[in-house]
Amino acid sequence: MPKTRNHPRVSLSKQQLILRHAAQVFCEKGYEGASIRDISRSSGISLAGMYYYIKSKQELLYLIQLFTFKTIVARLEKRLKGLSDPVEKLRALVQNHLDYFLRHPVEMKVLTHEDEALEGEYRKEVLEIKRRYYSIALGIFEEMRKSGIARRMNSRVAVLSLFGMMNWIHTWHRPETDPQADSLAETIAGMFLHGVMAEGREMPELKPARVARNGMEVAGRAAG
Amino acid sequence: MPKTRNHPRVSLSKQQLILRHAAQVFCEKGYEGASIRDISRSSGISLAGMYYYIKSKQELLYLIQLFTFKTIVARLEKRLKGLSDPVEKLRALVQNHLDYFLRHPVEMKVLTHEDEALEGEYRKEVLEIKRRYYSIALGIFEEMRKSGIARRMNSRVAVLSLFGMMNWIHTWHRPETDPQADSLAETIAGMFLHGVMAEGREMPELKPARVARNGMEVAGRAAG
DNA sequence: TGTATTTTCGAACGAACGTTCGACAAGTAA
DNA sequence: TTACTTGTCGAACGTTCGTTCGAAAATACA
Repeated sequence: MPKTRNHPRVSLSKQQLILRHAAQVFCEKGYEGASIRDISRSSGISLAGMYYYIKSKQELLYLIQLFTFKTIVARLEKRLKGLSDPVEKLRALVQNHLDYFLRHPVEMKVLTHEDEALEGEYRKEVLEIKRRYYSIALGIFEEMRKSGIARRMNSRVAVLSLFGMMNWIHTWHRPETDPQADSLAETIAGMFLHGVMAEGREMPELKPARVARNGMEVAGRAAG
Repeated sequence: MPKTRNHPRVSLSKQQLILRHAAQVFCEKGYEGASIRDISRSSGISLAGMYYYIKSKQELLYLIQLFTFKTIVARLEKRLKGLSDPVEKLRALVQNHLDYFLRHPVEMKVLTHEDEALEGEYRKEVLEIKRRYYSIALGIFEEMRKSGIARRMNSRVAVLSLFGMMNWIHTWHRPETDPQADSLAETIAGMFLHGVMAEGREMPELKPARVARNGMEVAGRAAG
């Protein structure tokens, strides 16, 4: 005898609901500044009830960071599959990062801002994915170096500066007035590519086959 | 009857000593994660004794951030006085920022990482200096735009990306293996300048008059 | 010397913290 | 019905938090 819809709209598991609210609260007050009581109040689940779905406060942060990182890396690897030109790969990385960044600003801030809050095994696991992500970027840059597109410079500094440009965005970006992901990705990828380009070299524009997908803002005009 | 040296080495005020230890503890555990007891233990002053020198935990953070910001802005303004070329000004800004950054990594991490921890009047005052700092950088970039050195692009995004590159350093820089301030400043200033440079334009090298002060690392070699 | 001022701190305050426990309601299967 | 599982939560545990208070100790000045 199935009752007709006892639960109005519980399409996603309660744990995911908790994770969403936890990310919001961590984003606003920081991991240490946030209390389980805050998250309990925000998600509408009693304080004790929280512990039916999560093991500890640390695990909350861990799950948020793990899921966010895994998603962004998985999407990147998918995007990179079809590409061979390192410049296109780098553009894809920036586009992917900023696209996710601006679509999930809360989770991304928790990921970048609370990267020292985890301890022990939790920390190690997240660090492992982070390293994988970094080494993908470093690999792309090394390709650019080998093919002579990028000039000779400290690859580590170059790549981490790129991450700096991207991850710093959460400190200043206002969605109402600042450029959106596509435009932002082009500006930053453009800055980086021109920035590391070997002297006397022309930066190749986007391949004709893919040229349709971007537009607006930011002059590409070749000043004379 | 002066006792011969009752205090072995107390050349700096106790409040400054507290501030130094506070910065260290805030750096390691974050503002919310750090307790006054931690700072008390670290500085060797009793818990209650702390409150003879400081009004509250918030004031501790405020004084650290205020002093750090004021120092870095004051030094920058001094450096900029003798310069007129915007490219040189920008190099000076990066050099100044990274020089202070790597000489005072603890304070700079507290400055950049705990920028949302302050509240009320404290927050407003620090924000004001931060805005002044940003507007100096933006002004320099606008000069570069007007003189045709930088290409047409979103100035805000460009300048904040530069700050991103610089402020992100605290998340990855290891003094033992990574480049020091001078070299790092050149790499990053170079990346930024090439990154925003108008197409078809040669980036001017450092003026001959000032050329002696920098060296090593990073190819300036004008390929061609 | 004695008196006033500055500096130090043990002890405690109330509040908030992360986490646990046991009770209890609701749903399922016999 | 009974027995068992799943979900929920009020109440409390012990600990730590920022801050205060009053009394000592140290110093300075007469």
